[in-house]
Amino acid sequence: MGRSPCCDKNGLKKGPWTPEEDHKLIQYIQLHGPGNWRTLPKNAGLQRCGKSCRLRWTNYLRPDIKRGRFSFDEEETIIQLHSVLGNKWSAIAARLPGRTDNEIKNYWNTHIRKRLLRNGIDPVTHSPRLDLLDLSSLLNSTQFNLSSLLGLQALVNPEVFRLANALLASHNESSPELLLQKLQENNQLLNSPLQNPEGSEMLLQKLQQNQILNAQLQNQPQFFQYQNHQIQEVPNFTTQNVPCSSSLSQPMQLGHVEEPYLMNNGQMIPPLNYGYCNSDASDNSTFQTTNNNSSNQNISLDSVFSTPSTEDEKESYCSNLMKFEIPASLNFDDFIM
DNA sequence: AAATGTGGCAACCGCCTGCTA
DNA sequence: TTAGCAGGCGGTTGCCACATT
Repeated sequence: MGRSPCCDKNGLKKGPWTPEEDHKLIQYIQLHGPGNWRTLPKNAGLQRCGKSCRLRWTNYLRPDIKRGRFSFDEEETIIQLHSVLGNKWSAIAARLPGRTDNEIKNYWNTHIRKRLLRNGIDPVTHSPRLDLLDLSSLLNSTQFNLSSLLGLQALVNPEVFRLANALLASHNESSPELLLQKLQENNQLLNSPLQNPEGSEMLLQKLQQNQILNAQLQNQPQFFQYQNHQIQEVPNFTTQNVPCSSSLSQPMQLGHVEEPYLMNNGQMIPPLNYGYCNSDASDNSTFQTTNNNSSNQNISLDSVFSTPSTEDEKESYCSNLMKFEIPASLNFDDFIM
């Protein structure tokens, strides 16, 4: 059936709301309460569509709306919830008191999304994307070294780091073309929508192929080279031991899969697509490192990089969310020149 | 100082869902 | 069962302020 317009649009005003209109709407809702949006504009003396009134009220005029910058905690919550819920902005907003879906959506698109991309994270799947780091140019370069990777982004996702490492190994040894092809397949897989036209069986098959590829990558000897320094063999990075405050751990998620909420001390915890840590200010700039002997070692970023400004702190926030493990055998002194 | 580019955000559009008669 | 409707949602647009050239 055809859907009739919510109201007669002839003669109705569009565009930004004036203070007078806001006043009329607020007064009417204070008297009669929200609802009946179709009849509300007429009763309130507004030349507006009912939808427009509802949107104005829910997104801007509602008294319980929180204004101003998003806090670190809010930002972290949004990222975590988005990894589980996807673009369900209303569902995300329901877990952030005082924030509207529209506000969260805008904030995601203008701030968080870009930040994730800069960190080599696909903002749709929350999975690492090597192509975001322009690895083809790295592969084509005869002298790929860690500095170029660090130059792109000092704080990259662990899976990106690991895959880049494996790529280097393969580049030194045999067939980079094959690996590049596999990585492209990997990225296609990561980008494929939930309703994959190839069907779930094909999707599963691709996932298995991908797991095999990852296993092959992890079994290869791993080398890093930094400028003219000695090549160091380093253990494989893993994602299994990333969580900080939660006992929850999962391997990397491939593609977008609906996951149930997990509860931890009454707190909802999303699946971990990459390493999440609590936004505890006390460990804001701390890398957690692990070698194969499971001896953990914390390295303060303050001792590695320059003291962050306020804006830098903000910028590094997502990096903190993507806290990852660095093998203890990696010598950070080599990185500071 | 003017022109142009860019980012942020409020608002709109069209589709979907659930309720009701 | 179905048509009509209200409300909700996500994607997109367009305006405005600020930055850059």
